Amino acid sequence: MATWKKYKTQILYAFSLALLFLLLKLAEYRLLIVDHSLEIYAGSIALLFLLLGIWIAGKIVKPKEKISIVEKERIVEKEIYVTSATTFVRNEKALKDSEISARELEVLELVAKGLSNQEIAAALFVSINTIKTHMTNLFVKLDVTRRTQAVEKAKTLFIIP
Amino acid sequence: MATWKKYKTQILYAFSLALLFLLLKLAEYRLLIVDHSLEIYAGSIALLFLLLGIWIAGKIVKPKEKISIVEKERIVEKEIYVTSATTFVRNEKALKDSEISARELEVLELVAKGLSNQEIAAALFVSINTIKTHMTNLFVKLDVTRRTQAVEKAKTLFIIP
DNA sequence: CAATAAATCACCCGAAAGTATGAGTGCTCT
DNA sequence: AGAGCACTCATACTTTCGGGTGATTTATTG
Repeated sequence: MATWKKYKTQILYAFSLALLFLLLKLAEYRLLIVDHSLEIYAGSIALLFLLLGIWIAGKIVKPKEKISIVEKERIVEKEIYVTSATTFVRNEKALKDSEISARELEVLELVAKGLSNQEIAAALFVSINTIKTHMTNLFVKLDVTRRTQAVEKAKTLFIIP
Repeated sequence: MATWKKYKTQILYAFSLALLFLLLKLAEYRLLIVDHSLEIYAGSIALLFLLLGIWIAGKIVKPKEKISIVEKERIVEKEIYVTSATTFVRNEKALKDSEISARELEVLELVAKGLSNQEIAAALFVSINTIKTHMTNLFVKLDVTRRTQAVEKAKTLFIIP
């Protein structure tokens, strides 16, 4: 499963390539039997492959995802465009530079979810005082004074999604 | 120069495609001595328009932007992918459904920026008590109890960027 | 082994945030 | 003209946050 996802793009390209050849051969085959004019043949190929190109690029660049939303008091599944940039890649450099520790990052992520210190403490099985200490350290390391600012800044630094 | 880097992936794939065609033609040439001029012509057109399609789609879907970052104590310009989804489009339906008023939305946006109630009050030239009222109403309408949650939820609903 | 860093916890205190409730003003729409 | 709504402000009270300070334990590393 992981392998498929990993090489999705490549496989897609390869498949498109195979399809391309197939279509070309098909077009040629029809040309041999019914002698159409060369212009129509070339034009068809041009159009076909133009569309194919757009399709391929679109497919690679814009994977779709299903989400569930509430519409008119009903839960409806809808497909939305999720660009490839949506897959969050943590800025490891920024993380290192900020000197935020692993535990602090955990706390930061929960803060970003909107949890209170008490809730975070419960989630991580530690005292609320510990969370407070982590928060204080985070504020210093992110150079902010409020949790909302911390979340905002961490997001712009791509430390959290 | 920027153009080359911009479409590196696409061009690379296209080049591989061309090479593949070339190899195929070479192989065919060695096996059967037939006139392949038409095939080459069609193949060229196909390739050309495939590339054109990919190029067009890429142009539409993947604008890149330059950002300045600090790397090894030096300011370096880097190109990052900015998907078209980056241009925020407010979910007007969600906004209407939530019944959040214009003023409340203003407050919400400032909260998302990490401002305190006092700062928001100053920014909007109103009393801090007014902001508190707005916040209370926002919490009800967004079905949350904390400002961090409000921001988080509003973002998932695409009410704010 | 000593030094350093991370993670843990505690206590105090003031500031900020959030809750509950009530109320006045101005605009719109029927 | 009255109902409804958005916006405004206030008071009182509770809870949470954030700053300051100090302390212990456990790894890691020079």
